[in-house]
Amino acid sequence: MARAAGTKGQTRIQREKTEQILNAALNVFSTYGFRGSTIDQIAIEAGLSKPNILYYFDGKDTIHGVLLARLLESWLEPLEHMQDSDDPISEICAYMTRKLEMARDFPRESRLFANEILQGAPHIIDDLTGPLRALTQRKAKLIQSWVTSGKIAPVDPYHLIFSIWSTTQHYADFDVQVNAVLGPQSSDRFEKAAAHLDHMFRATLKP
Amino acid sequence: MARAAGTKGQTRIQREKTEQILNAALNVFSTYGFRGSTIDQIAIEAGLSKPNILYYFDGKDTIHGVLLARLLESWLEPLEHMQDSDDPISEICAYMTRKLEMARDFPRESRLFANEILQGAPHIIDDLTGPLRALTQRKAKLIQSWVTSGKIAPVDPYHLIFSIWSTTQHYADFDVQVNAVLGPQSSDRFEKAAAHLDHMFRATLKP
DNA sequence: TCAAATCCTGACCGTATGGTCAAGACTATG
DNA sequence: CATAGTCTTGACCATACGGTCAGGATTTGA
Repeated sequence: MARAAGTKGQTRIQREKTEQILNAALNVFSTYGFRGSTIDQIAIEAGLSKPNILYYFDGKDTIHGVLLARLLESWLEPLEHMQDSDDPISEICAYMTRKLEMARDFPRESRLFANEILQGAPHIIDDLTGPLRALTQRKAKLIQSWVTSGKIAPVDPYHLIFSIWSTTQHYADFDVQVNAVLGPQSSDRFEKAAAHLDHMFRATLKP
Repeated sequence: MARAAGTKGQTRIQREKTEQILNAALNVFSTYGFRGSTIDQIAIEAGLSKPNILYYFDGKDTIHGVLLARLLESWLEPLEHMQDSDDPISEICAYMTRKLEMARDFPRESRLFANEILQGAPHIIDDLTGPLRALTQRKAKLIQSWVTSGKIAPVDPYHLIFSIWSTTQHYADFDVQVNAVLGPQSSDRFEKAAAHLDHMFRATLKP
């Protein structure tokens, strides 16, 4: 009977342990995907026993579900912040930069999402066809209005958004490949990526 | 004792069955990753019994290894074809187009690769730091020479290549998300993607 | 046609995995 | 410091998994 199933843990220990477990689970799930991860792995990573994990969460699915729910919240937020502006190019680049910062600061979350999508998004397909699709549609219309008014070059709004998602998340999801190609000592890769992507999207959008 | 461990199956049945198994394994591994996949799944997908699978391949690792080896070959090839030219922008865009076509025609291979990288590339890390890194370095120098001679805008060659990889593979790896956002009836998404990416990289590279 | 080579499978083995439970250990509070 | 409530775990269970093997079925080639 999981105590911490509710929205907020009550006791100090509950708050600490649930966070500890979720942190360990994020490490494991983001690396191996849902089916490739085991509760034992999470337990070892968290420094707790397996039954103790199951004392706080109903099961493997529940832990994964909580992580995905948290993720989706923070996932939509940056795009929601993109609004109408006199300088739409900077507005779009600011969104891109925000996404790149998230890839840098929350790579595990990005990989958790990537794993879920790769595996067919079985747990979040409704969020994709629902909220994500609706939000993307709204922002695509905003971008289209900038195109129509001649403020930016004529681009397909959806595929522009896809380009932003893919180029930024690449630095989290394909981190191993990026490091292998650049060499391990290139600690300035995010600065260089930011400069490159800023140039790229400004050139793409210049009317 | 796997009969088909050698480079070429001998008998007709060996050729047919190994191909059948590899095809089924590609479906499974590309969806669930190595650890999330089971031999039983592959057997069901191939319409064979589990012992029969293990008659042709030494084990789960071997099947996965063969698929990755095949993949890596075809993975490097397009980049190798990018050569010096009077019109480097078209040369780069041709490479990007080729990658996009591969995402369209071989999405399972792209997802197999993505899964492997996401999980830390345990089986192919040597190929990444070896052949892939060497090839990328060579092509980065080529791109740099185009920058130096003023034939293209000053871009970071490595991050340009990352942009090409990420934007094109996105349509295979994140296929579920793309479909969720665009709606299922958008069968022209690859044409629109090709047009968008062509515009984007030409604008990025214009001196 | 018929024997040798190849192919196939039911039954099985040891281990890993998700999950349970009763009983003991710890913690907060009167 | 007592005790009710909270927390923790060793032992256990059923199933799933990777892999083996003896022996039977099928194909091949002379």
